[in-house]
Amino acid sequence: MTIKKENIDNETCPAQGLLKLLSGKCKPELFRLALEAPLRFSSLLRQIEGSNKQTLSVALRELEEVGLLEKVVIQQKPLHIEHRLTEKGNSLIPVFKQLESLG
Amino acid sequence: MTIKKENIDNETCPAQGLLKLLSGKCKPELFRLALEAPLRFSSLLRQIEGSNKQTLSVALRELEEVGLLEKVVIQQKPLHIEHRLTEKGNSLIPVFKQLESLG
DNA sequence: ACAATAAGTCAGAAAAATATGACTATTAAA
DNA sequence: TTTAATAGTCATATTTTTCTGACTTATTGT
Repeated sequence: MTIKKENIDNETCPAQGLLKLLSGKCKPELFRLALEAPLRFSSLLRQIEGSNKQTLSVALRELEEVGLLEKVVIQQKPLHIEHRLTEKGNSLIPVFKQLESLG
Repeated sequence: MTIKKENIDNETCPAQGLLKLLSGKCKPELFRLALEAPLRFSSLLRQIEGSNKQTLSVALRELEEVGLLEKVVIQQKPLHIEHRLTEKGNSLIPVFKQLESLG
């Protein structure tokens, strides 16, 4: 170990973290698409132009980690996985709308 | 020239660009502090923990470029420069508030 | 006159985000 | 039975963002 990286959570600004999280690659698109239908990995890869597995995978995981999306295994044949907005996720929709109305 | 980089503005999502702009280093802090008093470069450098000249300079310039901040040269002695929220900049405050209330 | 403060710019380095291609495991279709 | 689709992971590149330190120009304080 050379130098201990200071990671003592400098959250001066409360909006900072959330904003960073939401602005990552594909994130806004995920919210937009999730309003229309449950998200599926392979469809997203086609729907979101310029996306790729890794980024998408990370985006979904991060949004799930903070409880904005939830992962549901659909036990009907053909069984598959859906990612859906949680209640908390839905609560962010007005923020996106508002941002769109400005811009 | 090897390969022409595709930069054909893939703005699928309207909120995307603005979100990216607002989430950069120091950006949310700038808004928060601008509510209290006009911003001055050297004070910001001290106020915003973990900031640095370059990042701050870029942050201010970017926010000014899109008309969220404006740069004002104060012609009183000692003359100096202030960065203030524009009307458009102020219109974003509710978005920040809303983000803070969630999170 | 000399040092200090304000408000930066610039080039290059380091760190973080994103992309690529190879690979895996399970299920389903031909 | 071989092939294709889904839903990823992993290691490694490449790109973007952020940091560092040296330098600048104008003004002000001692």
